[in-house]
Amino acid sequence: MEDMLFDFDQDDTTDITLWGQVDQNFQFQSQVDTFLLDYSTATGQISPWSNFGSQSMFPDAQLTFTDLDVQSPGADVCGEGESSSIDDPLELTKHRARRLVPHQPYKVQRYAANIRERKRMLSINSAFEELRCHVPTFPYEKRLSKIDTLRLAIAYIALLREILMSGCDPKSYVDECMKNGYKNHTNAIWNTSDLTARLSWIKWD
DNA sequence: TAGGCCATCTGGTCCT
DNA sequence: AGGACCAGATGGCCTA
Repeated sequence: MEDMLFDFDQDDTTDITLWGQVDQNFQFQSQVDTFLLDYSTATGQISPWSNFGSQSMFPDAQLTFTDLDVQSPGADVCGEGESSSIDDPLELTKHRARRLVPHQPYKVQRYAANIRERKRMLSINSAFEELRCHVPTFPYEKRLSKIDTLRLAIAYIALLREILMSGCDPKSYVDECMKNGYKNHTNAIWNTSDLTARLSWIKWD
């Protein structure tokens, strides 16, 4: 018997670029998921393998997923020294996808849940990206982590509220903070210099 | 090399 | 029942 591997990467173009990096894993994974979800939508099945042994989408294919019989999908992600034998990220993702395809009913449900969870996390991450665009950062600053994004946003909102309450001109308020120190009443991790220095880059007019 | 950050998988819980 | 949400576990990548 032989493992079956679907070639989803016929289009080699890399159309997902984030912070200067092309995430081939993400691209391939998205293709896999899109394929599976589209198929489930069209046929009512969660995956082409969900009716394993009867009306398979690929009736001639002999599928072997012996790894899954022994380990959970999560546990097998880096099983049997794969990380040392596969260097190419795209090949690694293909390898994982091949090994993660379930055929038992529970595993099919679990696999579908994993896809939904990934999509949910993607939506959360896109919200973080949006939030990063709204918090003050230095032009040369590296990408904020999620936790730093949240903390900076909290501090930023607190400062904006104080500016509103003060009725002062925003720029002069920030200048004053730079000179005298920002009287931060919140417990935000981001301190005076962190926030006001960033705000000094903002064009207020 | 250790630590931080992240993606992913997973099982439990809650909600519709 | 199935999906959404959540938190823990795990492993990979990157940087100081």
